[in-house]
Amino acid sequence: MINSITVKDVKLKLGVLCKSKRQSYDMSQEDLGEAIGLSRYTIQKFENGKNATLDTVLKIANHFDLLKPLKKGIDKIIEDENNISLY
Amino acid sequence: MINSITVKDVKLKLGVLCKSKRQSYDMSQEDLGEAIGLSRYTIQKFENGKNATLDTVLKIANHFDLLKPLKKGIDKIIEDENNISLY
DNA sequence: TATATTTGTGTATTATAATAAACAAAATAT
DNA sequence: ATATTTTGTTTATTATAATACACAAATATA
Repeated sequence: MINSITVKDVKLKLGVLCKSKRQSYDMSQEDLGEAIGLSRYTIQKFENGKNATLDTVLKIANHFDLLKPLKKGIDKIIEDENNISLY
Repeated sequence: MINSITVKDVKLKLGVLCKSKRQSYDMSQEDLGEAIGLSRYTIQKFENGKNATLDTVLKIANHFDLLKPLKKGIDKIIEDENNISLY
């Protein structure tokens, strides 16, 4: 597969999503950082695809109400794993 | 909402998912760490809900072929954001 | 255009995730 | 039951994410 998705791709995509969500809330990087107790620089780096901690990512996701969708995604993967042997 | 999902909940759930996936592949924590260039201790901590880096999480996800589903989830969120104004 | 705001980038410092090694406790296998 | 493997936990060290500045570049606003 020459067109497989990479870790780097996902990090970049997460950054873009953060930026998009943030702008839809009319917040600056400063605003977002302040709202969730992170520095603007941490937001800045994350939005540009740099590495971050899970806490940082989940705090951001939480602020944009994405924790429940994420949980559902995880649950779906767990379900898939349990049901694969039934076919 | 007294029953809202927390950052900690998601970290725990991700750890459980990692353990479940790993066991379905018949791998020890050592095996998994070795396979993706991480120490056993890093796997150990992640599976028990401790904080980790995005790189660590995505390397694990990648090893279990969860990067594409994750990408799709992100894309769905982006789509939802773009379409919300149409209703 | 000028002003204000936001974003990108740099440097130094601090906090903490990741590593490595060892050992005990649990779980599995023989 | 014993041996083997796996997991949980500790300590010390290293790598790096996060912070706090400052300042220039880019965007948006008046």
